[in-house]
Amino acid sequence: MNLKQFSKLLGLSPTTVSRALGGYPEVKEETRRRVRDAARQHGYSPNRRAASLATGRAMAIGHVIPTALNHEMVNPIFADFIAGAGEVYARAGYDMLLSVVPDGDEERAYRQMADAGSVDGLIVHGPRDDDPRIALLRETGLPFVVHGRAAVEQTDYSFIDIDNARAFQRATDLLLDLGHRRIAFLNGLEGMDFARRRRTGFERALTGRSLVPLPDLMSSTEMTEHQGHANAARMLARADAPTAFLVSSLIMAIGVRRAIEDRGLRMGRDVSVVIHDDMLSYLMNGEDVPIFTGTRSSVRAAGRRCAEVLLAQIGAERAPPVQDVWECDLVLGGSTGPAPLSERRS
Amino acid sequence: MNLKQFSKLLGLSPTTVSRALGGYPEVKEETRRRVRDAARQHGYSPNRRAASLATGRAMAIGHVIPTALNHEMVNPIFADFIAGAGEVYARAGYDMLLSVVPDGDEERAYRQMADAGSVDGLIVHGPRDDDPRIALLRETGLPFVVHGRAAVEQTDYSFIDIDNARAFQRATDLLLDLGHRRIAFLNGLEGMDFARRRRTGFERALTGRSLVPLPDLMSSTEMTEHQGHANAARMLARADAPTAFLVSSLIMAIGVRRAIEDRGLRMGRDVSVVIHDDMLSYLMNGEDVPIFTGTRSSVRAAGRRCAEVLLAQIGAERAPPVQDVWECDLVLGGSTGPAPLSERRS
DNA sequence: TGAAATGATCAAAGCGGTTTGGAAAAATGC
DNA sequence: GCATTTTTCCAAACCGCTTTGATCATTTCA
Repeated sequence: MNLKQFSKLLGLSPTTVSRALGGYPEVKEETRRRVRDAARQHGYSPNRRAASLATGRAMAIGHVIPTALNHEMVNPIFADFIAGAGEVYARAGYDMLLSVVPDGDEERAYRQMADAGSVDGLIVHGPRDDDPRIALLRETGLPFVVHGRAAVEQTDYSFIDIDNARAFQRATDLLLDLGHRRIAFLNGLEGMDFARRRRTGFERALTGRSLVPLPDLMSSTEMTEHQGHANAARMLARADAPTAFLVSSLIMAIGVRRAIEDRGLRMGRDVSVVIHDDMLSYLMNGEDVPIFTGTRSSVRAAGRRCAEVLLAQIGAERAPPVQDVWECDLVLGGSTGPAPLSERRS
Repeated sequence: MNLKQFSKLLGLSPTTVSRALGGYPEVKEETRRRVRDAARQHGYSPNRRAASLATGRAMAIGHVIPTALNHEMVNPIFADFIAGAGEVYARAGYDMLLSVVPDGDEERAYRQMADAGSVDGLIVHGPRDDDPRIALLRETGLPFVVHGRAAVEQTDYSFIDIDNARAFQRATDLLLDLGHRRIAFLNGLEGMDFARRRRTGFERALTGRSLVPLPDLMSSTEMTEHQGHANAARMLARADAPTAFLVSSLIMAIGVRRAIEDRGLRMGRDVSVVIHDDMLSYLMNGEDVPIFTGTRSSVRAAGRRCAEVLLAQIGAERAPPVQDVWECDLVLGGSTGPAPLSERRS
C-alpha cells in the first residue's frame, strides 16, 4: 500500500494525507483523526526510503563494530552499549545501522556509510591512540560522537568517556593503602586509548609513592576470561608473586579469580583484586555486596548519552562539541583486603 | 555529489554511469574502468536510499533485539550472533538494521519494519512457545529466519536451531553414568522455547532411568552469573544437596562455580557441573582442556547460517523453507567427575 | 453585501537513483 | 558499398514520498 493508493481510498490528496500523518497544522483535526485511524487499520506506514529521499534525512545512525585485532572477538560491552543507544533512537524515530567489519576495514565502512548517505550520524567505538577515523569523519562533515576519545586534538569533536586515568589511579591507591606493593596490572590491548590512559593512572599512583611499575607484572591483552587466567597464573607462579591484581574488566577478573583458586588461594584474603566494571546487564557484579571491589560506570548509560548527544548534534548544526568525562564510583566489594603481614615492610 | 553531477563531470549520461558501476555488460570495458576510477577518486557512491527506492529492494536485514523480560537485560549471545550474521551481510552488500525494543513491543517493531519497507527480510531472535511473531511475519509476506524455533507448525518457515532436547539429554546421561543421582538443573526462563526443550531432554534422561525430576532442584531464570550463584547456593545449602549441576549457560555456570567454592567445595571433585556453551568469543571455555564439561555449538556460526539462509530466501522467492537442527558436541572438561562414593547407592 | 482574511485541500515539482525502449555509431556480411 | 547486426550510449519514465505555491471554500469585517 503506497501513499497514492491510500489517499485515494480516503478520497483525499496525497498532500493532505502526508500532512495529516506528519502532524502539520494545516489539516483539520477531524481529518487527521480519520487519516490516522485508517492508516492503523490498513497498516499504512510511509515508505521509509522514499521519505528519507524526499526529506534528505536518512533517519538512521551508523555504528561500526570492529571484530577485534587478531581473534575474531566482539567486545562484549557492545550489547549493552547498543541497548542504551537503541532506546534513545527508538524514542526519536531513528533506525540503527550496524556494520560489523574486520578490524582494519573500519575506515572504509565509515566512508561508505557517509558517501552512500545511509546515515545522518555515526558513533565511533573503541578509539585508538591518534585514531585516523576522527580525521576522516571530520572530513565527511557527518556529525559523530566518540565513545571514549582519541589522544589528539580533543578540541573539536564530541565524546563521552570515563576518567580512566583517575579511576585507575584511585584503584591503585586503594591497593597501596591496603599495604600491597607488588601489584599486577592486567590491561586491555595497548593501542586502545582507554588502555593507555589506565596505564597512566596505574603508573601515576605508583610513582606517587616512589614505587616503580614492574614490567613483569603488567600485561596488555584482549580482555577475555582466558587471558585473565593465563596471565594471572603465570604471575602467581613467580617467586615474587603479586599480592594484588588490578584488572581492566570483570570478565578478565573471572579468569584471574580462577587462577587464584587453582593455586589453592582465596581471593580477598590471600590475593586482592580490583577491577573496572562496565556494569553489563548479564554480568552484574554481585547483588548486595559486590563480588569484586572496583571502579564502575555503566556502559549502557554511556550508550544512551552518546545517542542523545549525537541526535542533538544532528538537530542543531553548528552546536559546540559535547565532551563528557565521567567520574567512576569506586565501590568496595569482597575481593580486597590488607596485604599479608609478611609483605607489609617492603 | 550525485549521479547527475558526477556523470556530467565524466561527459557521460547518468544511464551509462549507473550501468558501468552496476556491472552491466552494455558498457565498454574501458568506459567502465574510467567510471570506476573517477568514482573512487571523487568519492562518489550511489545514494543508498535512492537506489533502494528505484530497485524496490531495501538491501537491508532487520534484527529486533528484545531487552529481556523483567530486568533490562540484553542476551549476551547477541554480540556474537550479530557478528556472524554481519559478516555475511557485508559480503553480500546488505545493511543490518537493529531495533532494540522492550520485551513486549517486539511485534510492533517487526510490523513497522515491514510496513515501512525498510528491510527485505528479518531475523527472529529468542522465539517463545507459540510465538505470535511467526504468524505476524507470515502475514506480512516478508522473508524471515528464526534463530531457534517455536513449538507450533514447524512446517512452513525457516529456522536454524540446535537439538536442545538431545543435547541436554546426553549431558544428563553423562552425569547419570558418572553415578550422580541428585542433579540440579538451572535453566533459562520458561516461556523461551529453548528452555522448554532443554527441560524435556533433562527429564527424558531421568525418566529413562526411572528417576523423577525434583522440582526443588530445578530453577528457571534469566541466565546471569547472579542467578547461577543464588540458585546454586540455595540448593547446596539443602540437606540433600545436589552432587551435580546441569547449567544452561556458561555465564550462569560461573556463578554456580562461585557458589560451590563459597562452600569450600571443589568443582569437578565434590560437585560436577555440565553446561551448554555458546562459544562466545570473549568467554572461551578454557584453551586446551575446557574448564566446563558441556555441550556446545557456536552461536556465531548460527548467525552466519541464519544470514545465509535468509539471503538465499530473498534471492529465490518461493524456495522451500530451510530447517537446520544442529547436533551439539559434548566435550569433556574439568568440571565433571564421578559422584562421591557415599552417593552411589541411591 | 462585497472585500479581505483565514482555513482546508490539492497539483506538481523535486529527492537521486534504475531501467526501458530507442537511437547513433561501429562492426559485420554479402 | 550498402544492408544488417552488434555495440555503445542516451532520454525519459518511474520508485513513493515531502513540500512549495496555488486554488477553492469558508469566515470575518467594514
